[in-house]
Amino acid sequence: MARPPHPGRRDAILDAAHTVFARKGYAAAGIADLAGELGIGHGTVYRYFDNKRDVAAAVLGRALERIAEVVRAEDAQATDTLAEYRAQVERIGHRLYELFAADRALGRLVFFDLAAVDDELRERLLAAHEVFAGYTAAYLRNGVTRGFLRADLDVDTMARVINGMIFEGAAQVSRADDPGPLRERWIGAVVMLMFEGLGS
Amino acid sequence: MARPPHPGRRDAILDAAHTVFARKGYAAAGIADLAGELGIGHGTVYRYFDNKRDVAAAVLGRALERIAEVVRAEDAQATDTLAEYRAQVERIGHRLYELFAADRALGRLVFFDLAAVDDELRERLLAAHEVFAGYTAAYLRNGVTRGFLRADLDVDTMARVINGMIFEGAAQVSRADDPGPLRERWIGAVVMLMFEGLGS
Amino acid sequence: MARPPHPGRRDAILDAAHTVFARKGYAAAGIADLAGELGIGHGTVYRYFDNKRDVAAAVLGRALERIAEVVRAEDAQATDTLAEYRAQVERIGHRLYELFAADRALGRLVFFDLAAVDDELRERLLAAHEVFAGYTAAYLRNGVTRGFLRADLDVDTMARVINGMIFEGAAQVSRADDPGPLRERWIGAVVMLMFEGLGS
Amino acid sequence: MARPPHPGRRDAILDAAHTVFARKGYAAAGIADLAGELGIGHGTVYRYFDNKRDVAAAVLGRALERIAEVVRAEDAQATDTLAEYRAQVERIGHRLYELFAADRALGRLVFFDLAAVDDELRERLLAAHEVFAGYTAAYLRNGVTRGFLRADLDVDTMARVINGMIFEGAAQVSRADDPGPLRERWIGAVVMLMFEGLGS
DNA sequence: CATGAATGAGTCTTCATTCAT
DNA sequence: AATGAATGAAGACTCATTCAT
Repeated sequence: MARPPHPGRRDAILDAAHTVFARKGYAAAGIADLAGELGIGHGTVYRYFDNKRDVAAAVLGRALERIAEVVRAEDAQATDTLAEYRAQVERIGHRLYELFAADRALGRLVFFDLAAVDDELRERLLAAHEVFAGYTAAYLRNGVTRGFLRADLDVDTMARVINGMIFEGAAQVSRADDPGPLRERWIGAVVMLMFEGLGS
Repeated sequence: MARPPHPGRRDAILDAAHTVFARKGYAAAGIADLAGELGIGHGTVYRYFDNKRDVAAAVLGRALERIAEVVRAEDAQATDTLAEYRAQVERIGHRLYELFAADRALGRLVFFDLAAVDDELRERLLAAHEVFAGYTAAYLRNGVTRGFLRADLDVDTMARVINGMIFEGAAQVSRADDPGPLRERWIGAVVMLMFEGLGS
Repeated sequence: MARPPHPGRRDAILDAAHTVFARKGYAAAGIADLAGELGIGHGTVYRYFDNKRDVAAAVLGRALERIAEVVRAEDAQATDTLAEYRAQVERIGHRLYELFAADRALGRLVFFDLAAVDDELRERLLAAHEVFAGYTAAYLRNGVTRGFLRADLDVDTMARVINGMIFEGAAQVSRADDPGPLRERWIGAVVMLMFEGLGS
Repeated sequence: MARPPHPGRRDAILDAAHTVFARKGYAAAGIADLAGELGIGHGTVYRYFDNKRDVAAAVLGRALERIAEVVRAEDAQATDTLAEYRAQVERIGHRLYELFAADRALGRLVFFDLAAVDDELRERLLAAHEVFAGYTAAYLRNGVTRGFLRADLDVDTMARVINGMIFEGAAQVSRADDPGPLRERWIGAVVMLMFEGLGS
């Protein structure tokens, strides 16, 4: 493990890696590509990271943290009614939309590239899924406790199902040519399914 | 007369690749691993495929076709009532469960490994997502036409949202230590969300 | 060494090799290319030849024999005067011209490709050069003996020098787009140099 | 600051390739042989050349340049008499002798190995032949203009015929066990043919 | 600290050759 | 005798990593 002698350099490398891994894919991207993106010598990367996989791990960590921030921005305990929960879901949806629309590389990394790097990174990604499922479950459990969600919910499973919808939306946003129109349509569909139902 | 091309040899290689790619990941798996798995010379692989990527492409094609078979097994036009549609969703869910529970490698390939091989393979995977979304949309459109689904559905978006739930379930099944318990819980949650709603 | 079970098959393979080696070069041409040219299985080649190099050796042998035939067509002892020798040189020149103009592959094989196959083939080619030098030397020696060539000729060296001119001409013919015009110009130049001199 | 690119390293590789290609032949020589000859890692070769063929192309370029230097050392316009031209031919002959006698590999590369590498390399070699023919033609044309060579010379054809003699001599020198005796015999024969004639 | 020249392990891929049919 | 499926030795080439400067 290297110390970061040049302040900000480590983050700059991660920024470059974020971009380059998303552009070429992890396997096809070389350390020289990262360094070239920054105009630094490729040996320098090894002063901040042990190896290429270590760079990918840090990129993944940062990416997941940015997603986690969105999820943590709301308080699961703070809702008393279905309407409040619905508003909360909409807010989270909009923030995720902003995140993935503003950084198109993010989705490609999280949904495609980094899971294939190696077993351990895939496990980390899956562990994050579990964490996110835990957050969603907390909302559901709160709703059940407060009585505005049905008592017979399989909270853990439903949390994963709901997250599946949400991340599918994020993936769509990530690869859409123009993600603008997706903003309302995607959130609208999720909210309709969760709070209104499909039936006529 | 020379020996005929070994019948089924191509499929055997694809079977081995399916297993090995899922076990080690595409990048870490070598052609020699595939051949070793079968006890054949690795040059033999090149009699059936142009190169390693070509093997992966064929593995993906087969995997997607197996999923597509499940989706095609039902007829979107065949439902007149919400109850019938619900039953259909349950049947599809069960078949997908069987598929992914019986072949644990399938999910890993489709959800993790093969999308990272190549831009073109990723596009193929995404195109398949579109096809599957088209199927789901057909069910929804039928429901709207027959009047048992609400008229203001954004059919295309909702189809993708629903598929997101379903494939998230498949991914769960693929990596669960014991997928058995997931069978009813996952399908139950999806069906509850689609047909009953979360609210109390 | 294989027996030739199918009459003419061995020669057909050599014809194909002659063409294909000249077209693609020895290294780039595969046994499968030879067989493909003939529409036979490539394993069949091995019933007539031990290996690829053996095919090249036979191709070279045939090529050299065809050149030797031209050289042997004249009798070194048959000339009594400088004019007769000059006529002989012209006849040989025309026959070589016919040979290399009619078979464009011949020159490429003999002057470019086959010498690079391996040491032994190169030695064989050089040995043939020696044989051809021996023929030319015989003419010269005859001329010296009969008194119509200068007595102080270094017969062996001059024979090689003369052959150098002649084979350079053959090489030109082999690669000219239209060898027609070369016929008289090349032979004319050789004959002028040998029998008339450059000086004014 | 990192180590500078090893000065002369590129040339050292070309020297090694010159030797090794001439010793084993281009096809049989591996990049590892070149590197081994120098005691460097074989990856290093690829820092200076794109691929094996590229090395051969550079070896050929250097070889042809060394021959061209000899040819360019004389000035075609500088001769006024047949005797001066004869002296010039003798000087060029001696310099070529020195070149090919001092570097036995040169002839093998230029006359045997490198022409078989590739169509493009063969073309380059032939183009060099044309250039050399152009030089010789310039001498001849000068002689015709000045009146000491016969006016009816087919200058271009004669240039190629003469070069054929000269390069045949160089080839002899390259492969002679002891090239020493060839020095005077070869040049003597060429000069006798060009300036004295065969006739008695 | 930064650099990039050097390294060589690791892999894909080719294709001459074998041999069961 | 003919075939072409199978084989695996061989080698070109890449690129993550090291380390002298």
